[in-house]
Amino acid sequence: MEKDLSRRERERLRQRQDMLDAALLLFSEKGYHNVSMQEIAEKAEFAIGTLYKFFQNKEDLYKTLHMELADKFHNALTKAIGEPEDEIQRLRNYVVAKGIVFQENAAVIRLYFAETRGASFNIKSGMDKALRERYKRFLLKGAHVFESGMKKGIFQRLADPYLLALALDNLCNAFLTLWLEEPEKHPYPEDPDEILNILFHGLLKS
Amino acid sequence: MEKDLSRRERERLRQRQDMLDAALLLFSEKGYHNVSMQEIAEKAEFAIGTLYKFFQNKEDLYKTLHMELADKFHNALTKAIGEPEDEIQRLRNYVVAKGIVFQENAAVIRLYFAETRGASFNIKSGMDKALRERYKRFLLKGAHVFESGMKKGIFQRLADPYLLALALDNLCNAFLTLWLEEPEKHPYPEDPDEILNILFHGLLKS
DNA sequence: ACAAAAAATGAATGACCATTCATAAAATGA
DNA sequence: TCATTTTATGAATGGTCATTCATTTTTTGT
Repeated sequence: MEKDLSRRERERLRQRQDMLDAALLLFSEKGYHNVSMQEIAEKAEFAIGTLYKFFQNKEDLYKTLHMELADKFHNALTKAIGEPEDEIQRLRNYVVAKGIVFQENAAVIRLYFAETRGASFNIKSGMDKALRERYKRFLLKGAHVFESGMKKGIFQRLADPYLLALALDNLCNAFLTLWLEEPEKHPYPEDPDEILNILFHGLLKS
Repeated sequence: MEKDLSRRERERLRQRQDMLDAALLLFSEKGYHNVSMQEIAEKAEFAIGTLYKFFQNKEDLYKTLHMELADKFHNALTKAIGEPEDEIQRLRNYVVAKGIVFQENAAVIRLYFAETRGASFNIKSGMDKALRERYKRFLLKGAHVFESGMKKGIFQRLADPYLLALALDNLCNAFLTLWLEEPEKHPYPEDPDEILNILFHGLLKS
């Protein structure tokens, strides 16, 4: 019954968690700068001063939140890919685990991915939607390329063409992310086939 | 000589562009909320009131900037993938074009990708670097799986294992992004092989 | 060169919000 | 029950900005 924490300590932890939960909800919805400490306090049903008993300041609150979420994700995925099974199965575990943590934390994800471009403006401006629509239309163009290649028999029907277009775009982004961080170590390939071959040639020796 | 714009109009356009340039530099470096109109005005060497002659308010300035950049990118990529060549070549064009716009606009990119997670906190806190390091280590784990599969002869040496790990992660992200936006239309696949097959089986009929 | 029009300026205004701290409420234990 | 300690409260403070607009400077046309 006692879990080595006193009633009071357990109570404090619950309070703290309530605050973090409220903050997460608000941050992920509106973005860091568009949420006031007042708001967080209200949503968590505490006075604002109480918030400051638990967190030094707003940034501390955010960092804590960010860290806890990152840990949660990281642990789930590390565990999944670390299971002592064969390579293919470990990749499967990873793919599945990633799906699960995402789906279980859909609200959260926006804090990671969509925060700025997402919340701070677009909530008001709605402009972001227009851009997303355009990106969608652009992907459709890519999908047509795959589709048409399939019709001609150049490509196999490996997956939905739209997905393939998205996959290729994200593949490029992956390379570019590496390049952004360490340009000399990970130059973006001169030869586009270095990227395309990942899609073109199967990894499995069949 | 006259390009159908008066001296004055051309002058105004240049001014406007100077303002946008200054804003881009600052936004991409520090994030929207951490840049004041005062700062932008100073960097562009105008009085703050002049800024408001050109842009209704801060959000308008940002949206304009965002829109112009998005247009530039979009046009370059659309053109690349639209050239009347065979499918494979069009994909190549796209991959190359994407590399070029990125590299030509490295400063800009952070406005798109890294803004919040990037600037607003991490500039001060440095926490973000720790997270990125951990992500790197995590990818290395994934890379080991690919590496080990290659050693066993299960996988072909298609690409650098680290890149493959990154590619797989981004592939999952692609699926999850779709799912986030339209969960019913694009469910995350039950079967992980739906994702993995894109890597496992080549698109090309060889 | 001069007056009228256009453009540029930046000090002043008002809102917003993080943070503090004097006070009130609750918990403790004798 | 009551005094003491611990915790919670939210009004008050101070700082930061976005935005405005009365004034100054520059341009234009005569």
